[in-house]
Amino acid sequence: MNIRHLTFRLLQVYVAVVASGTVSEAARRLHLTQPTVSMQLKRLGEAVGEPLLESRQGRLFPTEAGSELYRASREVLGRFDDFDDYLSALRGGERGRFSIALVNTAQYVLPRLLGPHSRAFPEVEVTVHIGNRRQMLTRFERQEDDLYVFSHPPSLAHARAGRFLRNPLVAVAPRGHPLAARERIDMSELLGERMLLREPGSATRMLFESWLQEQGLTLGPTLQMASNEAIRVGVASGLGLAVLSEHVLPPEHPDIVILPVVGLPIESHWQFIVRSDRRLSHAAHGFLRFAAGHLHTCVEPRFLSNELDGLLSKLN
Amino acid sequence: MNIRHLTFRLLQVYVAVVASGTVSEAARRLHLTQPTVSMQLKRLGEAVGEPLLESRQGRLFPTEAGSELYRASREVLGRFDDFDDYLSALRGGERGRFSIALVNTAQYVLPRLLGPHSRAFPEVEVTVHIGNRRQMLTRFERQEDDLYVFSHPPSLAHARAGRFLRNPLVAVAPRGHPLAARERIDMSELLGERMLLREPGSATRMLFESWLQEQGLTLGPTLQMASNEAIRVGVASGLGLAVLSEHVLPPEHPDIVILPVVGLPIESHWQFIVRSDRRLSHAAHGFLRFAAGHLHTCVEPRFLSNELDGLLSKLN
DNA sequence: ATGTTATATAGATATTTATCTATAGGAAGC
DNA sequence: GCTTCCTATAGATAAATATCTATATAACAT
Repeated sequence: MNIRHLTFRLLQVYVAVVASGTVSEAARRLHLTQPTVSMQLKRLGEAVGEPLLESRQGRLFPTEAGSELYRASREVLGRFDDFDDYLSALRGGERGRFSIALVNTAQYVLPRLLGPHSRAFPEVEVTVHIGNRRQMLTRFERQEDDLYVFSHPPSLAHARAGRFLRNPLVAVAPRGHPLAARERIDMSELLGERMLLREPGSATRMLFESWLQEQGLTLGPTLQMASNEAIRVGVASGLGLAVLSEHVLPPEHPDIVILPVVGLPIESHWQFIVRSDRRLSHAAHGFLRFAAGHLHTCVEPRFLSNELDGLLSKLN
Repeated sequence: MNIRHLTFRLLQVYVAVVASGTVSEAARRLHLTQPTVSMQLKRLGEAVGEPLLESRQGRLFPTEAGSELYRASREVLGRFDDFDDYLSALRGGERGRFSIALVNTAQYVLPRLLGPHSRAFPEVEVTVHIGNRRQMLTRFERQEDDLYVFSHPPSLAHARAGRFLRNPLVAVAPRGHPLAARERIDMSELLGERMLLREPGSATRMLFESWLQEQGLTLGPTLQMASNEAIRVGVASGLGLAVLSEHVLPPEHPDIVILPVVGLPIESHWQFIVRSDRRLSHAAHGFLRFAAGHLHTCVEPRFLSNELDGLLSKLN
């Protein structure tokens, strides 16, 4: 059998003929003329190299080889129907996979979106990468992920961004700290205290430092810890003060207080970033749609800042 | 996805590309040029309506949709490989079906061939029809079977024939019959006896009657029985005499003797008949080959008369 | 026998396909 | 930055395919 000239169309026609038992009827069903179907059958028979049909009592019946071809054709066409279904699911964002890269701090919030999404779309596989801003920038350069979450986007030359959440940075001190009782504090008053800082490359540190620079201030003694958690616990235990994303604090934080420093909180927004030079996977697109629609049910209203519809409209 | 323009060839090319990871390498393997393969990929991608491959680290990797297409393609191509195997088996006569029509008398012998054949080719389904000559002629006219066994072929206009077995007709009497002791009997001496005859339409009867006519003889009293078995038992019980195929007698037949009538046995030969205006099924062809090769191990040498090679050569 | 219906063949044509060579564009390696 | 290997595009062409209309042939039913 010569498979080279075998077309799916040919199999469709053949199946129609076997199913209807006559060439003419099959032609009607396929919206073709009878000679067309006859020709196709002839070609198919030649490709197979074996008679496929024989007429008895005015109907066409498949020969031995013809029956097997019919079976094979049905299976094969069915397989491609399945493939078609698979494609629709992919396109609808109901299945597939995407990967998302988060700066550390965002990991306190993103699960609130990812959880409901994966419950709604259990067939979608999500890979989450977490690291500090610098590491995420590298991933972005290398185009390693479908989605990125930054508070300050990288150069937007190859990217589109959409804000979705406020990310205020606040100054924190241990409960009972002398400044904790004050109603209004000037940042300069904190500079004598030891400050706990994230590592260079962290977005939180970058934001804090550029804010300090704007204010013309310089830090006193510091201690560097490459983890928000470590810093939070450090502050609680009196190791020093810190400027942290408010999201890092648990809902109840009896051992930590937010200091009413003038000029704080430093306002920033997390945003979803997608590369504009890379086709966004259907699954990632589906997640963005999901986020746009469900964000308000997943996060506290005071952090809400949903500009994802704008991003989505740019993606279509 | 548009299945209309999907070719098996296209899938083969696609599979080669995914398997080798580069277009150029696939082109080499397929003995095509690289642009050809690129074009095919492009067409395939358009038919599917979704990007199929993406290049990372200098190799091409299938996308989500591409992976599924790869799976589907492998399955589908595999299914048609199986179909190909099926075809070879059909063509080799190793599987399939055929039907064979036998005149009554041949049923004593044909199982000796059909048994070993079906042991050698268990996947071949055989249908056997048995009846008298007239009934078999009707089946022949209607082209109802692949093979026919006659002693005298019908008009050979639409048929090819090949002898394979002697079928001598002998006169039989019950042991102890007055003529049973004689060394030489003239047929005319039997005419007073009651003769047991098969029904009109039987080949045995036809042969016997035309032989009688040649000899210018006319039968005396007769009794008609539409079965060789009934006649054999009738003769054994003294109901009369008969002229029967020697094959009808069991190897040991203590209650029946063959009379040495001058001019007997009437020599005839069974032959396989195939219609020349109808394609012989591979399975039937395979059976004829089997018969040609194994006949000598299946029947007693004295009956052997194998001219099937001549028939086979005419069929190729 | 004689219409009727189904199938096959012939002739025609626009479209598509397979395939090449030549060349341009890109990415990876040194 | 240059070279090399890979891929994509363009241009060209012979072949094949899909499809039609018109007609011949075969099979069936009355």
